[in-house]
Amino acid sequence: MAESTDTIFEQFPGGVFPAACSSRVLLDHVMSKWGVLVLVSLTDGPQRWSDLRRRAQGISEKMLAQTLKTLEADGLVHREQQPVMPPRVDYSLTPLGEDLAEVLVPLLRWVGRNADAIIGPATT
Amino acid sequence: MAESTDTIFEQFPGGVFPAACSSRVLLDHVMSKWGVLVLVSLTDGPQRWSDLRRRAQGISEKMLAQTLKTLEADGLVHREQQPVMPPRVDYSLTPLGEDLAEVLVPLLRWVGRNADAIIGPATT
DNA sequence: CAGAATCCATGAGGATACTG
DNA sequence: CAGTATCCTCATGGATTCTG
Repeated sequence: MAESTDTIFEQFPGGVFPAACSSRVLLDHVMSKWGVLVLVSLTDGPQRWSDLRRRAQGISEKMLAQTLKTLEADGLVHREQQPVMPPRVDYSLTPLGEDLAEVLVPLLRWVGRNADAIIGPATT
Repeated sequence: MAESTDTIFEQFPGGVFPAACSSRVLLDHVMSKWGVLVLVSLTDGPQRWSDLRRRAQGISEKMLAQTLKTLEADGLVHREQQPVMPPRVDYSLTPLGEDLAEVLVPLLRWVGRNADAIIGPATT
């Protein structure tokens, strides 16, 4: 298993990404507290604003709006508004977003599998 | 490839992790700005404090200390101090940390591959 | 070298209220 | 329903100084 985990520095000889490069920016978007949850939530299929609020428990409207805008600007999330009253908007992963999800989900699974053992069943 | 990306909710029927559960806590540790960089940096082998500072460009001493402590408390990073003068301390991944790295590195690779196209070659 | 401790600024992020 | 706007708090995180 070593050949897939110890070669990442070949791509980034300058360190773990030079500071202030595009990788760092994208990393912050993708790895942000809410970005991860929104992206993974959307792997379940297109969802509406209120769905996402329910899925990503604890997210505020401000953060949801901000997160969705960032991910949309990055081309990871697609926003589809229907001009009806009351308004209806669906969010979904773009092909690029789905591609990202394929490497993101294994990480989330790992966290889910190990969280209780590492952190403890309840934070209290 | 669908069967591996659309079933994550089976494990977490309550949403994308209920708020304030152990998964959220661990997720924040692992996905934190500097946590990722330190963990991935250590996939390259054991490293000293000053190595890590150089690898994770832009990290402050405070953040490096804080990050390492969290990751060590989580059992992801091993700290080995040699009682010599001047002090020498080596950090490395624990088996658990290596396990995590195997799902983390593909994500980092993805970010490295797509960052320029998504964000733009220079943030300026 | 490998940190600990302190101070301080910024902005991430929450609560609330309002709108189309 | 799907947001926007505003205010405000507190924690992230940088800079600096000190120590074993």
